[in-house]
Amino acid sequence: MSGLRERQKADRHRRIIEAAAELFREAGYEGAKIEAIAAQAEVSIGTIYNYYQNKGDILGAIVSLEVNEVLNAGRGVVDNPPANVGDALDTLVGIYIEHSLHYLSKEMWRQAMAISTQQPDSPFGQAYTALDGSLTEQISALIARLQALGLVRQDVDGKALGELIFNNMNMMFIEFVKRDEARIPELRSAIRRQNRILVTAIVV
Amino acid sequence: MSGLRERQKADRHRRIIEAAAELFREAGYEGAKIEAIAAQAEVSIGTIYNYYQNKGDILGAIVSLEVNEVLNAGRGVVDNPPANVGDALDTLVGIYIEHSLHYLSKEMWRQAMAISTQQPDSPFGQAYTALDGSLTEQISALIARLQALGLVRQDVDGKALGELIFNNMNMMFIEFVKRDEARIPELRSAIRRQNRILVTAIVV
DNA sequence: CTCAATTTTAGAATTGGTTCAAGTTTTCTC
DNA sequence: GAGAAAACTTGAACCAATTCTAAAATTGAG
Repeated sequence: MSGLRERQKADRHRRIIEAAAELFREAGYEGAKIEAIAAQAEVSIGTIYNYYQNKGDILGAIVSLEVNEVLNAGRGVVDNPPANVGDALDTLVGIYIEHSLHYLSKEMWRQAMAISTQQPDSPFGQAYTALDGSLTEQISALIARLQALGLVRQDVDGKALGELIFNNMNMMFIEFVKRDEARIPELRSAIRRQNRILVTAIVV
Repeated sequence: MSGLRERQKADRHRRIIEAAAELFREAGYEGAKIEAIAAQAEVSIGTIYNYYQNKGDILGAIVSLEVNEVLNAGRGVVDNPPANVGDALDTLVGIYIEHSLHYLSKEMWRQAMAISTQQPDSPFGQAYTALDGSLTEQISALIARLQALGLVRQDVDGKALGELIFNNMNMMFIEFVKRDEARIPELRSAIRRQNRILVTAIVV
């Protein structure tokens, strides 16, 4: 089943994503006109809408790639966490945050977040919510791992704690991308300060 | 300085907000055409753009009214909190959540949140961030009050704790408005469960 | 009352995302 | 390898927000 059509389709997908990623970064999300993306990808406007429901979904595809990389990177920390609860959390949070601005600009994040709340039932909206869920689960998995290692009390509600940590971090990240002048080190130390309260509550 | 002109201006503001609020609720944000809002408010399209920079700012003005009401309602709890830390938090959270859907539909919230992240520097974007800040401060004020009453440990970092609680609640609220079928009781109990972890960490 | 400044108005023009009817290309069948 | 069906591509047309323009209305000062 890998006829010409399949190959061309995959190739067009790739070209559209690459063109969009480049233009989004250069001109910003709004500045990157569909017409320009189509021209750069060497397809017609109609083809773009054949592949993606709307402009937001193109950005969504790019964001998904990015977040999946972050999830992969996080796996390393969960498998082999620092032997200190605070450091373990900080390391995982650090990976999420540092990675996140590697391919996506703050402006792209703002748009992506906005679209995911605006159209929660669109393909991207659902994918974004699922990605948030995966990140939350990964944090919960870290908690579980730390419990298994005897570093966190057994009676801690891991699921609720994972949600709490993710929700707080995510909200901080949202505020962070809203302010262009905000810097990563300050973001991380603010989150560390907030998590400290939790850490004291859960260490054995 | 309260000439006829001033009064008429205030009146047009009010008519625009009322018309928009009604149409947003009836037809949804996108469904409410500027033309229709103008007609219902008995002003011209140009006048609307003279009063508000764009459609989002109209929604922003409505949201601001709403959140300020919520802040007022919250003041009562801060001044006179239940004598149990968990209940105190739950009561305040409850007021925020229950009030929030009084005038604004979930769809209006989604749009408002999206716009505030999309355009953080617009008048509404800044106002929204400021409102979030006020809510956070109010939660911190409650913590301080509980400390003063001897219900919360003195060495607790009230500011960080307030942020943590607000960020988590806000994120939960965002997810809540993203799903039309989500219900308030479940939202509140999920937040209660998350806050329980914090409560155990901070009660004397 | 009159005039100048300000505001409102209607509507035309612009803009950019999205849709759609018509035309092409690829695949399948014999 | 010819013809038909299916899938895909195309770009012109559509729609609603926003901007712009020139005329009309309103107000406050003198």
